[in-house]
Amino acid sequence: MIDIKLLEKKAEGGPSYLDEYRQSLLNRGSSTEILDQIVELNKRRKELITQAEQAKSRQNKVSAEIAQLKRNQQDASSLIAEMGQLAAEVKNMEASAGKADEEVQYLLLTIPNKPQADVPVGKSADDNKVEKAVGTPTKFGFPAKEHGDLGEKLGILDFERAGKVTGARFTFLKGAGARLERALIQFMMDMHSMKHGYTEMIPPFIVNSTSLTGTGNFPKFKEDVFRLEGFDYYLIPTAEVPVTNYYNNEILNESDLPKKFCAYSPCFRSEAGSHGRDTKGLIRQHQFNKVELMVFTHPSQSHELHEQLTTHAEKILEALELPYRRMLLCTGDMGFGSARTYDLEVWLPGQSQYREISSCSNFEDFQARRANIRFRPANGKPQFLHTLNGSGLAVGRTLVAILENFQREDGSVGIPKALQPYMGGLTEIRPS
RNA sequence: GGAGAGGUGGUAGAGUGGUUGAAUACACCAGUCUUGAAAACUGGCAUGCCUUCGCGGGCAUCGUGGGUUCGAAUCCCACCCUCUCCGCCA
Repeated sequence: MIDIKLLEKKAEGGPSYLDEYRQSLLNRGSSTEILDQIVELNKRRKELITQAEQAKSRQNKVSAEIAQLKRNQQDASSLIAEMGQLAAEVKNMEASAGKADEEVQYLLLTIPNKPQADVPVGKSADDNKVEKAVGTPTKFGFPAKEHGDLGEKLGILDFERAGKVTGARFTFLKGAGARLERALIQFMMDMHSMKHGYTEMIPPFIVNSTSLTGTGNFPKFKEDVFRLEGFDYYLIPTAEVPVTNYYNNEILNESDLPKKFCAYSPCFRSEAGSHGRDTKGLIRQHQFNKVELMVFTHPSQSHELHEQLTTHAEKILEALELPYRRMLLCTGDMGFGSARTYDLEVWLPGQSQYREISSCSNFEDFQARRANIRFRPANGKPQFLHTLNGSGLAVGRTLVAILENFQREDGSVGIPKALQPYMGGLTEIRPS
């Protein structure tokens, strides 16, 4: 959520915030009418509030007089009669002021964050900027297979039966496949908690709608999450939701910042609107495991810590010897709440392309304002902190990357050295 | 699921219809004292919104949402959460 007060500030010299924000909406490829709508509605909201408050002020004043009269055992019946009328009026005025307030609030919740100034302007993923590439794309002297084929032949992935048991976009991991997934989770959590200074967390996998509004998933992207019938409960699309809301409505001590968490959770996504995309294999499932990095930071440190967090995710890829590149997303490809996002893309020889395996974003105060998470500066009013998060990494896609990058001509798959201790010393997966 | 207790400021904890935004303590900040610190003493110390160039003024907030009343932290209703006992359960 953006600060509505900034929209009203007059420009001094440079472009006003309103103009800047209008431009940033255009850069994202969204329409800007909503801004004028908000400004207009807000004007009305203020008028109504002023009106209602004046009436209430009078009401309070007279009530005090009545109290005084009663204390002196004098007659107050005429004042009380008058107030009966005013009370009804106040109720109406409050109702319309409240409604206007809700309208403004709702509109504010539906507009995206403003990208940082140096984020490249662009329309689609094609306009993202390659920041760096690490490792060289794996090449084989034989035709590379896709992970789905490899996994089924090895007997470690079973899409077929998952379709029977649940439906499309689900999988059974089996034998060494299940073990590999488990090893990856353990490996990632260990690295982040022991080497990178994050406190580990296993959050609730179900959250309420307030939490989803706090992170920015609601109200705009309701259709992307699974709802539990009969409850205001939702399966989390990412651990970002419960972990960000861990501190909602709280004021943290400035000296306690930054707070760094790494969280394991399964993630559930309805994938509404992606019918026909990545229908084969593990790339786009309704359920997948992820280790998430999450930082609550002082605004002055958020940029630096965002770089650092991204590096922490990269360390996992490097330890697993997986070739990847870091992309700075352009305005048109960024997520709704983000001010700056790096995607890490891992090389998949089976598909001969890089695929997203991590997304690291700086939300600045966008989520903090929605979720009301503040810190108290040494000598001052509480202010919104900044939130950062990134995948460290998407576990399912990491498994994909290992299968494809460590495959051999005979269909067996090697295990990266760093992971072997987590696999009980297993060095390769062969058909069982 | 049944019975009971409770949710008040950063924390603990008073307050059962009328100057209660809320006693008190702790924490925190500033000052005095001190070589410095501690202690002691003095003062300050909620958040959001509306209004004002500013000083300031106003409104709201005692789990959430409704209701009663001229007036609600206080009374009524619903919901949420926490705790205790019983039942059930990994």
